[in-house]
Amino acid sequence: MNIRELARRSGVSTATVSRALNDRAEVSEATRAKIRRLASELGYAPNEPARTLVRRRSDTIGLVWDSGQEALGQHNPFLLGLLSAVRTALSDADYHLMLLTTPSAEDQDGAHLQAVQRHNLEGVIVLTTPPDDRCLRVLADSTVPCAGIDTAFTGPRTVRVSSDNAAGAEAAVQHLYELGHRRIATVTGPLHLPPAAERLAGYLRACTRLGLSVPPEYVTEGDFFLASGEAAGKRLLAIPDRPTAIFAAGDQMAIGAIHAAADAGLAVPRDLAVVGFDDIDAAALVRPALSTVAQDQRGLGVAAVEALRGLIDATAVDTVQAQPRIIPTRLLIRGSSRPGV
Amino acid sequence: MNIRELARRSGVSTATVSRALNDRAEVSEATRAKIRRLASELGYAPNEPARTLVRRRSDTIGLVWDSGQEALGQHNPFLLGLLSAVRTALSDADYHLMLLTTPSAEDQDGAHLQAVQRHNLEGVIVLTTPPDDRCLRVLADSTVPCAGIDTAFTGPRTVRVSSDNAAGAEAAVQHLYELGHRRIATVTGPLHLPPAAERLAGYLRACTRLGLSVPPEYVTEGDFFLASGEAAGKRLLAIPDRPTAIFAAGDQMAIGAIHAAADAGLAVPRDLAVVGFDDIDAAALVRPALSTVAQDQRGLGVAAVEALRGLIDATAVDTVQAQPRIIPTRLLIRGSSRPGV
DNA sequence: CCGATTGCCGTAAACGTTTCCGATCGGCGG
DNA sequence: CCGCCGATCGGAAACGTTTACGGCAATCGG
Repeated sequence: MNIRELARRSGVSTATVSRALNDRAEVSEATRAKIRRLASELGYAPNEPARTLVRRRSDTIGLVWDSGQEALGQHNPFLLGLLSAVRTALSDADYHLMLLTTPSAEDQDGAHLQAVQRHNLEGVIVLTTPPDDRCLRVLADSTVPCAGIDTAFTGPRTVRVSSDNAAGAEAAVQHLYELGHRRIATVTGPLHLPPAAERLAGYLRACTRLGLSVPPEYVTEGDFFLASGEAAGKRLLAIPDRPTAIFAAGDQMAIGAIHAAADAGLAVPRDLAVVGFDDIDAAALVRPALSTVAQDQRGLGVAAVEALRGLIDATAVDTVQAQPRIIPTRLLIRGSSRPGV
Repeated sequence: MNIRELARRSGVSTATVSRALNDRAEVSEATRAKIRRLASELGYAPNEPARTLVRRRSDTIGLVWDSGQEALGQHNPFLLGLLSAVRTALSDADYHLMLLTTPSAEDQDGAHLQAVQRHNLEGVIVLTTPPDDRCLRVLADSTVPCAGIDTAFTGPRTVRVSSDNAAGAEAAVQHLYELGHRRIATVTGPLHLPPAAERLAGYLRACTRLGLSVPPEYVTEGDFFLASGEAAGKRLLAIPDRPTAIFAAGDQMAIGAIHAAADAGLAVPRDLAVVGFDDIDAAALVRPALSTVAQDQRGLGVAAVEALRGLIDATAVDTVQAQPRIIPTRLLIRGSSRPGV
């Protein structure tokens, strides 16, 4: 069932059918209705490859995540939510979605760029990928519109959307302060990653604003994984003037810190309050449940497609570097910080 | 840069270029090499829409997951791993991947089927979706090749791949038996879901094989979520002749059972051993770490694309109902069952 | 030496759309 | 009545590939 067949049965030309189904004006309401009815009766669906061939646009955008190595478990937990959010946001905007795969081979740089031009993709959304991906560099350096969620790369037509890491961290510290804590330590992520650095900055800003002293040993670095949080907790709790609260830049590390407290015979939150970041699934499952700074996955998703559409529709003229979109976070207060919950 | 341009620069016809790049035999090695070199120099990439238009196949398969409502948290945790596995398996088989979206509107049944014929998709992989999805029913009833991972629906060209739920449950019970437990209870998932039913069957089979008595109150139903596991645990521990071990058909419920034990003043695993199912991320983060039956996500992924390719390549003749593919599981022994870990 | 075969390549027709360019027709003002 | 205009439609040319078909050498067997 193609457009010619449908045209024949409707007694009109293919041009008219096309116009009718695409809501063009130069068609009478009567014939439009007749064609519509016949189309749905016959189960006609236009052939997208043919459409993109002639229109030279595919209404499809590409999605890349996870860049080869699956490691970097920091993101993994909410990647799925992000993916889901992006998917629905895109389909609401009448875009199709194609998943791109980063090749394992070395010589395959430009694979993403190739995929984009092969399929006439109109843009690409990148999820939480480390910035040192060569395949991605090629893409970002090209003129392909790119929106990166929670990732850091720049390029001619690139926009970054991320959570307000600094403000989130600040809110966490503020929360601990209001609970009465004055000795608040932090365990950070790898500081070369922008989110980790921003969360540390927020922590520091809050401390100075609240007049809290931050001895250098109160700031210790982790790698976003469980074990590093446990080790960091052990270090922090061994300090003579030990902190009464810990803000961890990631939930896994926060849970690790709680383990360290348990090993030291300390009760959470009575002897030590802990706040994490991300709100991974496990945060609600551990005991005590983890207070954490939740990212707005849906918000990130819709902001990304919105920003991407901006880049796509932009005329070549106004290629001022697109402003990054910052999405607010939400503090989730649970048992690991507030007593009696 | 299209094939005509490349042909012009190579001094041959477009037919020859096409043959050269598609590894057809009727081209001399010399010209093939020249064309290859020129193509990569000029950054030529064939236009896929045009190819699919004329070849009438797209080398693309569709992926649908999560069927509208995001609920059913049972799967959520390892859905991401599954997705990743499917993606790499497909790209290894030189397929492209398109994400399908289930529409929110009611009248949009057949949306998936429409998408398939619009884009010339050659098959669809369905991830962990409840069988009562109308949009999916339409798809399964059609002649579109479908592979469903961990889901139950049948249709003319449909194949099911799932973990060996029964054997996994059996192994879990066996493990508890070997640790000396004789009073082993279970908390199941919603029994209308095939995985839940199969896990219960495995539990029962193991018990009869090992000569364990199963009082009816030892079998209690949950909904795969945390709270239901906690409630189930509370019920089980209130039994006069209370079980010393619990096999839960899902990790969240297992963790809930552990919470119930803690509330009852029981130590895990000393007073109560717990084994879960799925190996979600949180399983390794809780304390004690959760023993669980891990699903082989990668195995499920490759089996699904393999099965799907089988369906695609099958001539219309041999449409004997495809055999379901059963993927073995792996028992992960951690602190919640074995003391001293 | 001749007909048939083989290897290599070009011409052109598809594939299913969209859209430019006209054509037709009725109505309208002058 | 004439010319013009707007509304509605059809014809046909694209879009970038693949592939059936045919052609032209060179080779080969006899």
